[in-house]
Amino acid sequence: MAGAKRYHHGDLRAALIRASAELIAEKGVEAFTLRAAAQRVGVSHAAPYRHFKDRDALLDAVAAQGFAAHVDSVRVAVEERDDALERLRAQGEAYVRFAEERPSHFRVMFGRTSSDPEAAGVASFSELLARIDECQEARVIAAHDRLKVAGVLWCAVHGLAELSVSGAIELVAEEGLPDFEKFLMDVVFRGLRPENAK
Amino acid sequence: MAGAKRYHHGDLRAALIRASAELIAEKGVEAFTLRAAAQRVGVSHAAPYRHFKDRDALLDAVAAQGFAAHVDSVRVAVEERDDALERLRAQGEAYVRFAEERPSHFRVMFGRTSSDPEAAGVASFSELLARIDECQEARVIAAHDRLKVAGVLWCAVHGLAELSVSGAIELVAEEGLPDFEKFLMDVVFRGLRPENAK
DNA sequence: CATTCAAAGTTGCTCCTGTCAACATAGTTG
DNA sequence: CAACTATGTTGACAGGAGCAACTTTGAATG
Repeated sequence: MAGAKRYHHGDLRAALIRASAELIAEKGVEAFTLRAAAQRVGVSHAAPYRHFKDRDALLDAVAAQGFAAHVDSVRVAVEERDDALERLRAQGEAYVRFAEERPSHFRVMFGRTSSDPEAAGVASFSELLARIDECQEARVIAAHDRLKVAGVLWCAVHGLAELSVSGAIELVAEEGLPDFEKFLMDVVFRGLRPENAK
Repeated sequence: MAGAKRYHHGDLRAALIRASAELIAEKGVEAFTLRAAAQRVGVSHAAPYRHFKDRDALLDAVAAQGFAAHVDSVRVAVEERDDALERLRAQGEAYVRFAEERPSHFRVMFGRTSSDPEAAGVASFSELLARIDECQEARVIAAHDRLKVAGVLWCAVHGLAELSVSGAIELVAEEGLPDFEKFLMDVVFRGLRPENAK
């Protein structure tokens, strides 16, 4: 098991990532500090350097772990559905839900330059492409370039997630986020329907 | 004039905001430091405290100034057009362009919890509502709740801006961002057209 | 099994930053 | 011109990143 305590110490690397994620979830990214993470795990302030080049590297790891969790939750949501369009919608909903439930984590994932957002985001992106292929085969989405279609959906969903995290969405979603989210999806899919293709 | 040097010193408050924005544009938000801003303006490290409660307050001011510039550029873009739909599109393009041209500034505006994104973003949002009203009057957008329509457009455009800033958009916009942006807008507007209204 | 090694931690700096308090200056006002 | 207040300056302190030297401890090797 990776989680079991080894030697004198534990599985520091994983423990630090978890502790950092907790700290960030509790008090926000700005409050996160290498020393606080170390203390929470019960090691000295310099211990993290044995596992991470610097503070930023730890944050990158937290982001990576976030992407993994993200992909997982998206995958689960999709597996519960059958209909191609439903699956695609479910994926979008899961994306937004993740951001809502763990805003700070979401920020770490997308809000920094240092990390390579691609390496991590790619998994979730190819998942999206798969959904789109399903929909195009089922003729519920017009035969546009799949990459572009993916981009449109990503923009819509990511924009919603981002605005939701920043609180700005409240200006718009008076009747609740789920309601607005449905409207957003409806509009986009309407714009992507074969019958409406230009 | 606000820019003129007063007394022994200058218009510190404004100078600090400008200097900070420059620093951020040059080296990123993480590199920004109160002391560096003070030094760039030529005052002592504690001088900023006469004008800002703390580091975060300065960043808030930078964000606010960003929102102002943002609204300006959007307004200019709109004034150059006549057609209602064109105006709305131009507004979206200006939004994205701002993010591309000043990514770090954009991050400061939307990437922090501390500030009140509403107070500042509201101006740009009401501008958006005005555009939508024009389009609905011209019957080029269906008669949905204007707030929701605004939300949809905001999500799409903001999502694009955000993904563009984080570099993730490159996965999608192989033929260039303008090309993709056009596609995105096309899809959304198609979904909002009266003829396609459900 | 004793010896050696290297990985993983610990302590103790140094430097940089944010922030505060005490002091200094210069326009302002009576 | 004297007292006042807004605006700056200096100096100090605390907290955090990062580095170096020292220490443990599980493993590997003979």
